[in-house]
Amino acid sequence: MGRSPCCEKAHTNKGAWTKEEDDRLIAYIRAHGEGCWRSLPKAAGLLRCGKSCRLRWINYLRPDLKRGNFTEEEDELIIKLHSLLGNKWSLIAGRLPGRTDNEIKNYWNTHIRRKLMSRGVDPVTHRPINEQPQSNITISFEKRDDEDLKISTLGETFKLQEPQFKIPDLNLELCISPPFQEEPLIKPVKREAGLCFSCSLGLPKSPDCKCTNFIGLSSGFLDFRSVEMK
DNA sequence: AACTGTTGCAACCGCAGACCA
DNA sequence: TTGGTCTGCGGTTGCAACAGT
Repeated sequence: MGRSPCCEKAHTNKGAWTKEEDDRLIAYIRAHGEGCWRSLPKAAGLLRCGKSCRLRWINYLRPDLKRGNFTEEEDELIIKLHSLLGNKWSLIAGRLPGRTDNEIKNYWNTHIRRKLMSRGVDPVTHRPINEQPQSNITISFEKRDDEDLKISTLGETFKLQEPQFKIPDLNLELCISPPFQEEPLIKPVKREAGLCFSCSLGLPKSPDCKCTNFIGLSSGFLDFRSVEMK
């Protein structure tokens, strides 16, 4: 059966965008807003496919984009988020205001990969390069009525005593919370329960941090409850 | 100055999931 | 329920700019 092409390829431009095309796209979106990418090129008088217009807008023309070099804080945040989320660039971008998934993906492949390699860290697994390869990692949970919850992984068993640690349900259906917040990324976010954003990523504690039940990255555990994903 | 190799990034491609009739 | 369409995502490619010889 096959899918119909997203546009009439014979009559569309490809390759780098010209200033005039950019101006047309910006003017159209300012007047009509984003969306309906398929019909946008024709309506805007552009000989481009809708996907191309969307990409150009999202990755380059959007007014809220932060151009320029990544900061050291952004670097570390990307590394942390990548260790949690893998190549989910759009989710990672959601945590970095003004950055796009494409930009972060490129930055990862050109800079951060090399940076991690030079530190002796495998950019895929985030584990030391010379470490014995782990064919798979099993995390097992054990809870009996009269005992504390035990979590076993990598040959070690950790005992979690109630009521300090309660994991009523192991919900692996991850979800991401609203991506962008105006507060600085490192500033702890006060929550009624759970962890501040810094602790959830294993970043250094700030003086305001009140978190006490952090099972941090250093101990080998990730608290997925605090990195809400969709 | 000319050539070659490398790097960085914008843009493209194909796929999967959401949505709708 | 099914099939068509649209949108968004992640991997990959192409090319200009730069560095090295």
